[in-house]
Amino acid sequence: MAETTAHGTARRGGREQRVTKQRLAVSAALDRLQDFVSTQDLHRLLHDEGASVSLATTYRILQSMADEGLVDVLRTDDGEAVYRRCEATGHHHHLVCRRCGRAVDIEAPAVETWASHVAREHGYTAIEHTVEIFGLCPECTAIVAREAAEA
Amino acid sequence: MAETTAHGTARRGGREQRVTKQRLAVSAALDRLQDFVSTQDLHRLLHDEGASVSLATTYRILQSMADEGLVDVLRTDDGEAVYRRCEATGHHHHLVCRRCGRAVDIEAPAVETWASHVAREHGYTAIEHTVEIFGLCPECTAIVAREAAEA
DNA sequence: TTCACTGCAAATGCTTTGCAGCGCC
DNA sequence: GGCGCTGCAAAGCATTTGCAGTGAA
Repeated sequence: MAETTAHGTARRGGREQRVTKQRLAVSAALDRLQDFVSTQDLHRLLHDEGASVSLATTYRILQSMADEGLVDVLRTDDGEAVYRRCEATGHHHHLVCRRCGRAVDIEAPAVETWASHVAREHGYTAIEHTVEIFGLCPECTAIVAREAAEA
Repeated sequence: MAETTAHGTARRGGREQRVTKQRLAVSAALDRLQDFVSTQDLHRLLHDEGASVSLATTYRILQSMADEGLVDVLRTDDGEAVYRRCEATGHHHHLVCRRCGRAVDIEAPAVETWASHVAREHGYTAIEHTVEIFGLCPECTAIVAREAAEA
């Protein structure tokens, strides 16, 4: 569906993609973060550091980057979309901290084959799957433990 | 968090749960369906067959049933919550038709151990995970194929 | 100059909530 | 009878969109 050129500049169906300061700001922020962030959070972040990107534009840019496969999208428990630029380029999964959003890329070939095997077994076609692991990262584990001790 | 009695009647933290005709209607509808449905869809369904359950109540009942573990909850790609009564009672996953919502319960002990192993390896704690497989069920595969042929 | 990109604000659509009346236990 | 449950309508929120101005190529 979406193609990406060697330099990260992307195009969709031949339509050009202009390099604006808003797009650069969003891209830079994503590079700097190693966490999954919601559009609202990212917009607040950009706004706080003085970048002029409107909320609507943040939504548009993030959505377009997701379409182009430049960022990974996830849904939090309450249905909010969160985005993250990943090292891994192809299909992969994540181990995500549910407190701070920090994530680790996970490859799991065995799970892939298992999924397609199970699906085919039941006659399902056009298979896709989602596998995400949520937990508390080491740091957040410590913080939560400390808070529990104080209480 | 939530406990369930032997007869499906449930209680939370000692607070009682009354058996109303709305709750029975929702429960019956879920039993009849073998598919994941959104609150909006379920409400439309109930309304069309004459049951008098308001949308707000449908939301409240479904949410409470999810809290009690009486139904499984999933999020569609666009963040909408969908519910389903499952045969399997404990932790399990699903093979879901993305067109009609029909689902098959999946058990995958190997995936469970893999997930907790990976998480621990990275120092993550309080682990949970989601594994869902989406595709087209046999019937929908046929329908889609026919539509493609006609076009 | 052109046309994609932006900002702003209004509009969506799902979900939640306040409140008064109803009905299960 | 008491109190949880309902319905209705009014919020709440994340996300989308129409439109006119702006700026990248």
